[in-house]
Amino acid sequence: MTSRNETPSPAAPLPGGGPHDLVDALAQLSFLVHNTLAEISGRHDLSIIQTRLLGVLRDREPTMQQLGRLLGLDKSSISGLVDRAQRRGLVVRTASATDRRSVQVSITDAGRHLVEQASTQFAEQIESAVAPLSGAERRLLSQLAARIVSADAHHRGIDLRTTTDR
Amino acid sequence: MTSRNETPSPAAPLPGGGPHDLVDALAQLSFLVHNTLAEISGRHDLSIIQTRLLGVLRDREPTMQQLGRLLGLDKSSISGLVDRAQRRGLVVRTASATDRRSVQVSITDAGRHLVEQASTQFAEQIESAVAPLSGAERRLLSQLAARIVSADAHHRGIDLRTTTDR
DNA sequence: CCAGATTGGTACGTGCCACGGACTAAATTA
DNA sequence: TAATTTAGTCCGTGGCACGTACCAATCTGG
Repeated sequence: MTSRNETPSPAAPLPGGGPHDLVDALAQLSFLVHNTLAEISGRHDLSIIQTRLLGVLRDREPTMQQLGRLLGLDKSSISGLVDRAQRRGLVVRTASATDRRSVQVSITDAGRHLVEQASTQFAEQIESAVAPLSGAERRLLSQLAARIVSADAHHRGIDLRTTTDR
Repeated sequence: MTSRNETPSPAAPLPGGGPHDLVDALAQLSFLVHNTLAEISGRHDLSIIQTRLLGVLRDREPTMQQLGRLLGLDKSSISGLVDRAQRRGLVVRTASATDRRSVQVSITDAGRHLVEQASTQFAEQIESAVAPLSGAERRLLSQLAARIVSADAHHRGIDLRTTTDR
């Protein structure tokens, strides 16, 4: 299925050695992680978005709309995404019991198997990429990353509530 | 130009609170950075790959083939990519002086202007995302990220030389 | 020097992904 | 009950990525 992206070079967005070291390093690290995910997904003939779809469905049975919010996609994009996954037997659509307009999307055993393999391999690969760091450094990195992510989520939450009515 | 991706939720690939904290945190951080780049690119009607293309061309005038290596894409993908950028006046193709088969791709003033704006905004946004960390923590993070990236690059280099003949 | 291989690019067809708009059906509300 | 809102699909458009086929230029070995 046109697996794409194998090992793109980082292609430094900002070669300047100035105070942008951090931005550069984060950009490149982010590419590394992203490419790893793409590569692992490709091994299983999945795109990143398909992998994310299955990942989301591991512990949820959302409607199309909820799926759209979870993945940050338009509902019309979700339709096709689920179509393709369903065609491959990775997910199924079930009619909602409460709302006859709605559809509940759930993962099949095949899909679960796939995503479990993929996420295991992903974890392995990231862990090996991170192996050059000491245990203490890894813990530190984990913490720093988590703080950035959670601060960002906070921000967005506040922004959404104050700038829009949803 | 169908700007896509605005604020996808992270959609944690591995919700398990076990020893995968690091993998999770890195995955989410990577999504954050990636989405930031997508958002900034979208503001200028660029895709991530277009932005990377322009970024690469800021200090290079590669042939199509070199471009392919730099971006990790097939030459046939580069053709279309450069086509679209050229159509918008962001890059130009020039015949190579030395090899009449080759084409040299270079950025135009318009393209340079665009990518400079985008990369400035990207840096600003990343810096603001990272603001909750102290100066020392930011330096540390930068170092850790850089080490991972460079170790990975090393690996790839060695692997390529030992597993394939190029 | 020239025939055959190699290299650099393009063109075309396929498929995924993403969007917006138009549409249907069901649910909610007024 | 009529009007509106909500859930999902379908269609058209366009970017992105691939593989294949192809052409032109270059390089190689006789």
